[in-house]
Amino acid sequence: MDAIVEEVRQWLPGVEPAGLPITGRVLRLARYLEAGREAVLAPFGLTLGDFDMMATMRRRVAGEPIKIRDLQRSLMLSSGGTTKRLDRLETAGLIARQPDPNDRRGTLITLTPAGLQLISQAVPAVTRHEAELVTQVLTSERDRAAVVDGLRRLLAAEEAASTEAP
Amino acid sequence: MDAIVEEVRQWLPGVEPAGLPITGRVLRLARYLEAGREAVLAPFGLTLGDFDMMATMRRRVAGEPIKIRDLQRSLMLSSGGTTKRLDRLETAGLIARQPDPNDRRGTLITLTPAGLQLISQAVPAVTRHEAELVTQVLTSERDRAAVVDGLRRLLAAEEAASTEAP
DNA sequence: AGAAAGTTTCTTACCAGCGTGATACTTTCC
DNA sequence: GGAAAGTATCACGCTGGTAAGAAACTTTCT
Repeated sequence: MDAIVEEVRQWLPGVEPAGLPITGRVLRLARYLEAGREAVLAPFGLTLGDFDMMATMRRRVAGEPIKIRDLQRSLMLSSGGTTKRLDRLETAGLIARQPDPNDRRGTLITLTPAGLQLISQAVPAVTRHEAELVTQVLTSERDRAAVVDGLRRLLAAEEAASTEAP
Repeated sequence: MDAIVEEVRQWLPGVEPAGLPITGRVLRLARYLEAGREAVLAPFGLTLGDFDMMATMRRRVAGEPIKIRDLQRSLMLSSGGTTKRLDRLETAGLIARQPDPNDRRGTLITLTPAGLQLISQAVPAVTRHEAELVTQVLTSERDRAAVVDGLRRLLAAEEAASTEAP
């Protein structure tokens, strides 16, 4: 990666690649992390997309139903993609649709008991797996905090940019 | 994101989510960065996958041909997916296949003049776009270096793990 | 040396996931 | 009451993965 940055620097003398060392690594690291999560989730019969969706629902206190629209936004998914994922999970018996009593256009989603049980096992598995990776490499709390702080700021900027744009 | 971590901490008292603040943000940030690159690349008629592939080829000095196998590994792509991407780019006249004189199973890939010209415009566009984002948020070189250092170590661990496992 | 077995390289169906655009229905606003 | 906006679903297309196969290279055994 450093080699790539150096190569771009020589190739484009006018363009300072101040972002590439970070963005290139974030993108590549994400690929590895996704592969790792997939490996951890496979024994549960879950794909990465299913996991994200169910974990988002689990975050609701006490099985509070969630609007499809909220799920969609939170997962950065299209409406069509959301419907398909929900179809899969519903067929698998992990979530349930119910009409929204306050808005007859909408639908509310809840985790079924089976879904709640499954995600309650899958989240700790992923958490443990990634804690192991990170603590092994960034052993000091200080190192981790530095990375977290930078990432937090970058992410905040992106989220701000995406919400301000109509 | 901090809220998510805190929630997991309370939900799972036994599991220390030391990795999540980093991995969760990396995954999410990657989604935004991909969307950003797609937006920058759209005017060039390139998808993210095409860009990655051509940028990898561009890195070869002086149009030195590259083996398909090397491309595939470098892009973390399946063999079938590699063939398809190459088919698209070849149809578009951006790359060319030629038989490998040293190994008659293999095929070598080169950028055509048109492909070279296109990627030579696309890479600076992406670089500039991301430099802007990063320098705006992480203004000091020290801040950027801290993030880069952490990411570099995490990525090195993943790469090592993926090559050691045959 | 040379044949047999195994490995690597690339391609070809076929399948699953997601985005796009059209559609039907509800709500909101004037 | 009617126009405009919001919500969910469906049909279709594109992209990538998986599994199978054909051709070429490598290793092993006699």
